[in-house]
Amino acid sequence: MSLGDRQQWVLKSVVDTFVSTAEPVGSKLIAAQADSPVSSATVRNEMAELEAQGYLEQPHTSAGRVPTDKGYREYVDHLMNPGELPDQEKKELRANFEVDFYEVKDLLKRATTLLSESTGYATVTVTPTIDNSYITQVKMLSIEPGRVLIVVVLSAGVVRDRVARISDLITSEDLQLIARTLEDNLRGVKVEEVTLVGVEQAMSGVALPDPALNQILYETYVAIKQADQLDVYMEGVQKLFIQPEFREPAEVHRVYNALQTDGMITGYLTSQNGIRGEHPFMIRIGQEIEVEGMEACSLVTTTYQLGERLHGQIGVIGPRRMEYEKVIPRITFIRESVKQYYDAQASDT
Amino acid sequence: MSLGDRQQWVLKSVVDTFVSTAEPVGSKLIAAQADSPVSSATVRNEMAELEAQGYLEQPHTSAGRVPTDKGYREYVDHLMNPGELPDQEKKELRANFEVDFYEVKDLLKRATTLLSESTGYATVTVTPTIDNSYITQVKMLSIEPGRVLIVVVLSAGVVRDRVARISDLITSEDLQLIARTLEDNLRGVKVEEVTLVGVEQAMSGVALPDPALNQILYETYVAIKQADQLDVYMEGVQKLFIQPEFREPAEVHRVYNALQTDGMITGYLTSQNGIRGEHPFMIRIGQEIEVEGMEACSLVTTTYQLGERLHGQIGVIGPRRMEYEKVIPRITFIRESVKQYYDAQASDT
DNA sequence: TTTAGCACTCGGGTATTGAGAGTGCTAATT
DNA sequence: AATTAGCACTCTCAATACCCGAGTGCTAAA
Repeated sequence: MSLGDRQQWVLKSVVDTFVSTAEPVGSKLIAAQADSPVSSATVRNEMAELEAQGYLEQPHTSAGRVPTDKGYREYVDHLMNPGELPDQEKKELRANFEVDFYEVKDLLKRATTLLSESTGYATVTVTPTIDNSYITQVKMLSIEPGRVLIVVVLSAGVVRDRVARISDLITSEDLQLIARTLEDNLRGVKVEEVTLVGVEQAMSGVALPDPALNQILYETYVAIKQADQLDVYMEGVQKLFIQPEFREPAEVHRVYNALQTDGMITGYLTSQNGIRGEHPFMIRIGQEIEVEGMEACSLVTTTYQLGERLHGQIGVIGPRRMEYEKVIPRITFIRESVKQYYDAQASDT
Repeated sequence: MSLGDRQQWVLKSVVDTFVSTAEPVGSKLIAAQADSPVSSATVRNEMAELEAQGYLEQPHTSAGRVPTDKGYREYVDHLMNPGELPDQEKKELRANFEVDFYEVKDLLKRATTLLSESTGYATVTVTPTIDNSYITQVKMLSIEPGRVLIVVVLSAGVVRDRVARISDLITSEDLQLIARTLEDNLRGVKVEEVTLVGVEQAMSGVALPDPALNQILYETYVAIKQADQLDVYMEGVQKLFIQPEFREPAEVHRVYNALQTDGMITGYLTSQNGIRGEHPFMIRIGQEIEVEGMEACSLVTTTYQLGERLHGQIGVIGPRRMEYEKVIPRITFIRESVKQYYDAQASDT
């Protein structure tokens, strides 16, 4: 059973008002709005109906109404219209983007910060993963006796390296041989298909002291696998804490715990991989976030794309009472900007 | 004017009690302690004297006393005896340390986490800087046309590298030449003395298209300077928020802001560089931390050493009412463990 | 179908009060 | 002279009672 036009209007008004005031909203307030065509009594009736259908609830009798998760859901799905970001703000954001960044992670950190400043909520970014990446080069550079820099180059020009400690029985020439052999045998192999055994097989037939060789193969394996490591950047978490819903320090503690728990957010964000429909966002409201401790929050996330192959997630964390209409255009703009700046850097020479 | 024995005893009792209860402590409570030789009236007199001298204060008349910053200072300087960490807990900590770590940063992250879990407070670690590091090698590895991996090896075997985008007019042979020339001219130069002009001078006389060369020199310069970049790891910040002193969300916000403000903590921790006296700790209490917003906190920091040349800071952040006697042995143990594990890894082959 | 009117409910603010903890001072005790 | 018991005093905090007002649901009129 769907909502009538007026019910939709009332629901939208309630959400809009509650979002900005954080106080339960009463029928008078809605009826007093400029564009209200009806009296408070009518609004009361509609509100009662909306409550019966589970879109609104009363904290207690004789208080105003507050949206439920279902109410917010209806709001974000059908009622709000996010609109465009004003040119003025676009300009400001661009101006703040335009600083030199040395690495992709600097770009992403900046995006995270800007999104947080622009929306006034906490933001979180997961570093990109690579679609179907495969190995293109394996190099080894002797640092000093017993230490080597292992460099693995993946498709799309992604480089992973690590300094490894190895037997100092292995000479610089040995390293060259090992690297070349590995490269010949591993070139084109997908990263997710690399196994330690696979690496070892690639080297079968090379005559070298066994424990020393195994060690260096293991280190190489680790270097390759490192590519899968995801980093997470968070910004503006403190902005959550001044929201009235977090008046209780215990609540702050719950949320902060949930946010800090390793992998919680990462796992959750990456799980939305591949959402690229008409609405490229995922909005999760309250209980819909199936993470212990996050019930009082909402999460607006989207997938950003860097070049052809890299993509990651960026999201906004706020109270359920989030200014969705404000967040959507901003996260969109940041998502697009990240791609633009990355692609620009990747193409200029 | 120094404190009498009994005053010291009273002050220590007050601090110990307040640390564990967070409630203003009254004379009765002190007098009721097992080893108390005196009556509450005597304690009252001593407390009045301690208050007059600024070691204690009353939140209000007819409340117990609470230590002032000065009181805590006296406590940590002269009254407490931290003792040794029980073998049982040492064993547990060691067991938790003994997981494979791939890189120094993994070791440090683990140390940060363990220290936080062990003490129950927030911890912060600054990645190590290098004493008098100088350049020993400069290598360049062509990744694909237009992209190069610049590797700079510093003394003590520290490696910094970065992928740079360069003109694709530069051939692999050019890179070899550039790298060799740079290495010859920069070898032995201290990192802090490297300037962009210096790098450019090192290359004067090499015939290459000018803008392309300048670009690669700039990138190399950046790679070298990157070595100075400090990372900060924090753990267990949420543990602060359940302390009774942070009942006010505004207070939570203040502290969190101070902690997140970029460079605040880093700068503060590194400023204690070179403290290596009899007491290798720095304890800063309340106002003594000259950071806006941290007045309600105490900071116990120490310098850890990795090998000969690397050192950084690790610290515990808690309320002023911190269990100093508990924190000191734990931070000591972690500091030593970090060194041990690092040195062990560095020496085993 | 909408709205005005009205009785009712209930949370939250304010004022009052009493209990209890703790103090400082004085006088008694060692 | 130092310590302690005793006591009056102060002040916070919790509990209680109270009232105000916002908001509701219902009914009857428009």
